[in-house]
Amino acid sequence: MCSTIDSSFLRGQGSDPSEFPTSGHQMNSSYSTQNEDSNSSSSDIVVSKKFKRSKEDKICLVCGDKALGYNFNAITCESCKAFFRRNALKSDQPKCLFQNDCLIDVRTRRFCPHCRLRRCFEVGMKKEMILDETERKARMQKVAMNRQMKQKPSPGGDIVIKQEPCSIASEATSSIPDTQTGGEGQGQGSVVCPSMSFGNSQPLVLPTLTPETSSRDPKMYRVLKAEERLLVDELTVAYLETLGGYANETHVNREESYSSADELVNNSEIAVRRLIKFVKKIALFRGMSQENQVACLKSCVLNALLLRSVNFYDAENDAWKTPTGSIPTSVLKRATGFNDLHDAHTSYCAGLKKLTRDDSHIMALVQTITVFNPDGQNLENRQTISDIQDQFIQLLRHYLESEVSFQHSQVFFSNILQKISELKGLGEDHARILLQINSNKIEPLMLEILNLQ
DNA sequence: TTAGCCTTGAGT
DNA sequence: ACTCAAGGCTAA
Repeated sequence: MCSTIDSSFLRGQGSDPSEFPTSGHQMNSSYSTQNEDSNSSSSDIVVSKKFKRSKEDKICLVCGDKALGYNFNAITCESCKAFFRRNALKSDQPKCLFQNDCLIDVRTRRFCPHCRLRRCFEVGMKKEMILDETERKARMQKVAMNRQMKQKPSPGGDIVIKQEPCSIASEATSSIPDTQTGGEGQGQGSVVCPSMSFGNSQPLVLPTLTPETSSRDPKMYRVLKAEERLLVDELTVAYLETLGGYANETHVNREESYSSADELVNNSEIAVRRLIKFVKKIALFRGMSQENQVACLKSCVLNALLLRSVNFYDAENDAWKTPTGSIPTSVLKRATGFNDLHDAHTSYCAGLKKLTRDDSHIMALVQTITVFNPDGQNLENRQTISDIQDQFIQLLRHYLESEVSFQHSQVFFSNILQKISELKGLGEDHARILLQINSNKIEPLMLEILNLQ
């Protein structure tokens, strides 16, 4: 029934081994250094798994010093790890003063950075695993938030937060393991709009969290409960780490890449992975049965991708931002022929963008509300989904009341709900178009998740 | 700049 | 509770 989704993605198997986590940072220790696409030029350098796993005698593959474990996909010592982190992403690499074959050992490793770095790549170290700016910021924000939460009692005074670090990610046993979403750079796209899956072409700026509510008049503004504040912040971080961000994307996003609609559908796979990563971070999602999770995911996927595309629409130029430049809507119209659909889509994006003013907190909440769609097909327990959705709708309302005052939040809130309900129609229009696409040309995952089989 | 130690989040 | 693998910090 849902073989592709749950076996390949929800169970985290079958993903391209060349993909690496871009923000999970957690390298599975069973991951082999003998990757198919490893940069290793000499297989003798790459030590077998058996050797690597031995408790003692771990040797840095770069310099031979004592190693503690894997660093950026190879067993190395602390110093080579730090060296790689400092140097692998530099564009102007130092040149070797000799024959590009300097001996690298504990004593000589600092003599020639060029050969040391070359050696790092040879043994399989991956620069893709060094967190980029966005990921580092998200990580730091998460750390800061947890630190703050550990120290600070709630504003109400009577509620002591004893929240697990990052509860939305840590609560409940995951029934959806990681999908190894690294390597997302290759060919992102969307159903009919490339930006449904692209990250922002600008460096992601993490939001400044809400100013101290204590400085506001509590008669005019809601003071969020500590757990509400925590949940909003966590959803926002989760959102920025997945749907709201992008990492190391080296796309092939030239206009000619969008010559047909089925290519666009296939290119949406990465966006779907990001969506899966996002929902996995929501404890209430993880608490649902596997069947409900899959059904829930399938019923929200189109709407969620459409919603995400709001981030990438450039209303001024009527174009879609991609990391490699802009693609005008006109190009997409020409490529797909779905003019009305594009008009509806761009109008929706422009409207929502204006409404939310790019507030990541609001977007995170709206995305979450969209995920729990009680109207979806084949849902085992609609009432549960509806109840969960209600909780997030209430959270959105409270958040707005804490941000724009009780007075202004009424209209604001109903306008946002209106946009959420409009999504349904837009999603259905897209779904109709998808049915016209020749399913033979669509990748299995997308067939599965978009119900095109 | 290097390299060692520390903190942290995530997975088991 | 423990391990792993990220990034941060800082003395040398």
